[in-house]
Amino acid sequence: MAVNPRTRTASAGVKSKVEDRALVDRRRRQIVNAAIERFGKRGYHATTISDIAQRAGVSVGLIYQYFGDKEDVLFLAILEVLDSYLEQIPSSAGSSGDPLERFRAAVHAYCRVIDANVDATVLAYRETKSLRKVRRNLIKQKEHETNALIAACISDCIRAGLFEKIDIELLTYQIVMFAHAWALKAWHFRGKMSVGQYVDRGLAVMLNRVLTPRGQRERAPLRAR
Amino acid sequence: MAVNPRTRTASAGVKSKVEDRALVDRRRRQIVNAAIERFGKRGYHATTISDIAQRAGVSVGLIYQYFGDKEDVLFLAILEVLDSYLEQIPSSAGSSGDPLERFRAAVHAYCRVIDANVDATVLAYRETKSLRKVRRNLIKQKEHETNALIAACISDCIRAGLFEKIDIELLTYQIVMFAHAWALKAWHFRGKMSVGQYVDRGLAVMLNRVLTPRGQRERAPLRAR
Amino acid sequence: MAVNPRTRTASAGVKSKVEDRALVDRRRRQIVNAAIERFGKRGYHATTISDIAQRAGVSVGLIYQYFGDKEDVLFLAILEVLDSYLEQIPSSAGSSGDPLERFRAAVHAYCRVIDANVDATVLAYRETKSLRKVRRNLIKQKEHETNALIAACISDCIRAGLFEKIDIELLTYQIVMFAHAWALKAWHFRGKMSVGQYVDRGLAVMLNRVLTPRGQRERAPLRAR
Amino acid sequence: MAVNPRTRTASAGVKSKVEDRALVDRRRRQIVNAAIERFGKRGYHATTISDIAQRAGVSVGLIYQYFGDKEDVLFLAILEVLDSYLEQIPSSAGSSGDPLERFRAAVHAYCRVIDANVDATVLAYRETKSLRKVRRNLIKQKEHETNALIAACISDCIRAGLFEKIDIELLTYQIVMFAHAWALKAWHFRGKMSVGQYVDRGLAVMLNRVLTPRGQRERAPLRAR
DNA sequence: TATGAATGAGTCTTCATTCAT
DNA sequence: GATGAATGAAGACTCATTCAT
Repeated sequence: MAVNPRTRTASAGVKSKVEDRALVDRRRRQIVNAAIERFGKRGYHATTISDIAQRAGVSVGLIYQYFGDKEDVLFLAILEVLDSYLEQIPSSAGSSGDPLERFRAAVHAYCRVIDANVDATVLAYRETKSLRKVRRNLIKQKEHETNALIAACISDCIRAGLFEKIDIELLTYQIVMFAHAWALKAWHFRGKMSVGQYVDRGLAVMLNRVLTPRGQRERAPLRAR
Repeated sequence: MAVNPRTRTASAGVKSKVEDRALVDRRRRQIVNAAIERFGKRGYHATTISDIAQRAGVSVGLIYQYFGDKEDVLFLAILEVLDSYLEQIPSSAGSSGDPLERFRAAVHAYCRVIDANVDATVLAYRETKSLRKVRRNLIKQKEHETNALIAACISDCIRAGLFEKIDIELLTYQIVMFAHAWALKAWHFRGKMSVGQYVDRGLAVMLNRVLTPRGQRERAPLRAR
Repeated sequence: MAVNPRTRTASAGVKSKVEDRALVDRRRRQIVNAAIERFGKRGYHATTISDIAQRAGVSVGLIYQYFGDKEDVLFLAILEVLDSYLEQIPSSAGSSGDPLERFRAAVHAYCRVIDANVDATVLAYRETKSLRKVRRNLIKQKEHETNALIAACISDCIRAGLFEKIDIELLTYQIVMFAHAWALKAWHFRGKMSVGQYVDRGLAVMLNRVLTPRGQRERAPLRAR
Repeated sequence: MAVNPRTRTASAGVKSKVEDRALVDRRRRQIVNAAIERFGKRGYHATTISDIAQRAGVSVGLIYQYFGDKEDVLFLAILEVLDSYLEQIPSSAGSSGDPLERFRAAVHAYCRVIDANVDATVLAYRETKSLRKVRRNLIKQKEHETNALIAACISDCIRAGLFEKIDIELLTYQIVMFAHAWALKAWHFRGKMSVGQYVDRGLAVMLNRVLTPRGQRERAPLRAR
């Protein structure tokens, strides 16, 4: 996962022994990128600091100049992944005037970002629990922000009369899980279709009705609940 | 997670030093239950064999009488979780003659099972990667079987003219991810609604059309892709 | 330093992973004896757990079954040294009816114990500061108890009219430092004389007057302070 | 501990990468003072070069311009402490014509110096063993010189007929240990009395007889040893 | 000369696994 | 069959020392 040169999230409480802000940013990026790769491939616990150091082409000691401990590395790694979503989705989604177009573009962008970072996405799922609570909450907060991007697109479509007045919260999660599934179930989808096809097929299912008019009628009691 | 007295999946290559089949089953169940609880709560790597032994009320040595190594325990634990889905979904789903009713019941059952085993479900997500490939594949196989239960319900609905002829594969995954989301995003949904409400709201979104007729028309180019 | 088979000071808050009290005592004694030797010879920080394990003829892991961490080992080691004083002084001092005889015997015993454990004594001096405060205080408490043994002998001598009514506190510390000096200044005294001679010469200086009658008279202003 | 501007002991084999003698002296003094403070407070091993650098207000690298390694710093630190005794005792002891007065003044001076440098004194006790043998011997030599100051005072008193012809060596060590005890047992004496009172009470015990005439008679066999 | 970032050997500590009882 | 004490390999982390600037 290529990391944007700009430091997106402030160190978020991770202490460095080096002062020089620019150097800290550069080194952290270098290390975090190596960590994302290793954590993504082998998991947090199975990856050693020495693995990361080797991958990053630095010494073990260096890592401890820029991170307090291994958990710090995981934390910034996950943060980095989520930040990259938050940044790339809007920028790839374009800004078409048509809300439906924007919605579709956003979902495509989301899934493309995930496609480019399957390991990293799985990492965020697997290892967030390895963080202490405060940090776990910060991560959830980030996820919320990403969700909000999608939710906004949905709202816009409703307001424009393109979407029915459906349950935004649920549809948002539907979309989010759909995007994540491309990473979480990569073993199933990869090879069968491209991301683009995946999204198209998914949107077709999600946006059109599944129930036939007949099914519709029988569905009544469900609504009554 | 209560484990069914019957051993559902043969030891699947896990070797035991004890002969007595019945004893092996009993002990393994005892240990696996403790393991699911511990792995679910603290993760695979953070849980020690000693933790599991204590929780199961047995000695450390005993575990090695019934399992070859720690990975074996994880393997049977995850298998157990998936087996319990495979067993409880059909049995709770009922066997209404109406396919739509059966579909709805199945989704409710699925989510209820997951609700009862949130930690275990997350466990399967987090730690499957810690298994060697052969076993990982066995796990995927199991998941396939669960998916097939859902897919069958969908097929039935289509055949009965209650569902449109939609993309079964995608809808199946939609449903599966929806069910898993109840565990994976527990921190979001828990407290906001009950499982029952979650399923009802979810089904409403999934089965009804999202696009308005106007949105429908604009959607055309999407199909063209 | 040979350690008495009886466990003298309860584990004092040091946690063991093994239950069997007798085994714990045996193992701790074995490890603490090795530690006293190594710490005494090379100092606390320069000694590795692996050193101690080797010297004790056990594995590194074993030490951590009986001690929480390295500091625990140091703590019990120092405690052991002080406990051995507290035990051996009275038992070697005899119980002559004559207070002066008992006093002399006690000082001889004290110095003989120290002579037998020079390294251990120096250890207690050097490394007590490496302990956390609570434990440092426990150590001081122990030292107080040893001092009390000497102070009691002095009191008895005064009560019996054999000693002048001098400053008990100061004389006690004089004696204690005298005994410790045999270890702390071993490089000076060793080889020049035996412990016995050291004590005799020391007592002669400490108990008899240094000032001549003429010096006495000039000393007056000092008293006036 | 304020260090005298004059470098008292030649570098004693400690190599510097810098030529300028005056600069070397100034830098070393600066660093050694910081080291004495840190070593005294936290011990040699627990103190890092970086700690010392910070305290001295210089960079880590600078220290290695003036010292070969960490042990060099410790060595010069301990030397500095002992040198400061050697210098301050005579200068504070005054030069009264009366030997007894000079003796008393010397003991007072000794204890006052130690009182001003309790941590440093304890440092010399704790960490001398961390030096290689050659240096340890140099340290002992220094201590000898200090002891000689006291011994000379005693000799003078004897020659002047103010002291009995007692065991000079033993009394010297008595005095030395008495002075050191003010640092080594600071936790006991501090708060109970001032240094001045400590010395007065100590001298009273050390110089006057402890044994009563009756005790004197019973003491006979002791002499016989 | 002075700096402080970089290095990596060395330590403590944990924990899966074994095996004598 | 069951126990739990013993083992030791492996990994996180520290810090003295170097060296390019």
